[in-house]
Amino acid sequence: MAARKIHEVRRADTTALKERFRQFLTELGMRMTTQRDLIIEVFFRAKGHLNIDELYQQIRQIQPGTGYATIYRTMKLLVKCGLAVERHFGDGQTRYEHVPHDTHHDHMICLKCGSIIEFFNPEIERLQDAVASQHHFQLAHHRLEMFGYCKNCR
Amino acid sequence: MAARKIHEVRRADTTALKERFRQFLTELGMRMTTQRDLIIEVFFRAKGHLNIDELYQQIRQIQPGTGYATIYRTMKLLVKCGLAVERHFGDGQTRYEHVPHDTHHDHMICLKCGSIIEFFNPEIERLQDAVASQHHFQLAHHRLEMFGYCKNCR
DNA sequence: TTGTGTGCAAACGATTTGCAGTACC
DNA sequence: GGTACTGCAAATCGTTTGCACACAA
Repeated sequence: MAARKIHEVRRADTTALKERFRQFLTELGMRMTTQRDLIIEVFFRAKGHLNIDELYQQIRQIQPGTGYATIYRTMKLLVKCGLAVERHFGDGQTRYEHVPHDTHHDHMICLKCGSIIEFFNPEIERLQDAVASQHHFQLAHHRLEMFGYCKNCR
Repeated sequence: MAARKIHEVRRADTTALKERFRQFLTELGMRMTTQRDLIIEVFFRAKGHLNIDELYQQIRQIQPGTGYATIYRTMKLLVKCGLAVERHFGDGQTRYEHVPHDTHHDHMICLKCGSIIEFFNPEIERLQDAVASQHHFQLAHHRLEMFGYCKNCR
């Protein structure tokens, strides 16, 4: 029951993402294709940071004819569309990560009008983890508050 | 007078950095060389994020015989030594930035013993600036506190 | 039907590496 | 004096691109 629910939520998410991508493509006079559809499917079903080769391997199991170039080209589009982010560790390869839509977020606080802008930056999150582990620190939670002046008050 | 003082501080800094690097090399059974010395000199005198080619151009003006490979190899060593950090923007090139030793820092706080670890992560700082400007937010200051368990308490 | 997308292979460009000579310690 | 370092050029490897054919709109 619970598993089924999760599955449904997942499916819905992927569909919405595809719709958003299709819209993005249309605006640029581009087309949705079976390859792009499949790449989104595989990318968003997978966990963690995938490099092109990992995507390629998984995609070739479903559509053996797919080429590297298509995956490269599609991932660039997903980044441009805002559905994925590039990540560089130190191994010379580009890795891709979902843009998460989690509940956790940090805050920007306007010193003049007091308005609060919520944001979430996966790269900052990752770096916090990295810093913690460098110091052998077991991270429980964190708080990042950025103070300044919002668009209207600056 | 003030300028002179700054100059002295700068010189002292570079010397200290070289000493630190020499020590690092010695520990690994490696040697300081005129090339490495010069690369440090140029790198730490320069501002901002330099790519290999920019370093190469500057270094060739002083020591025309220097090769690309040496610069690549030395910058990797500086990173390993903790004096430089790699930075990837999106242009396919690696850029290098000094590890700053500023006064600003953030905190990790142990929930058990209350000990505080200060840290400074230039990448987090940069990302905060990026997030702020994405939201047209003029950043004044920030506070990053990470809570968890220190090495001894975890 | 009309482009736009794809797969392939070749091209590209940043980085690494093998090697013979050089220079630190 | 022995060994690590350098410069050069070739090799490597991730990524991009040109082109002829395929397919979405």
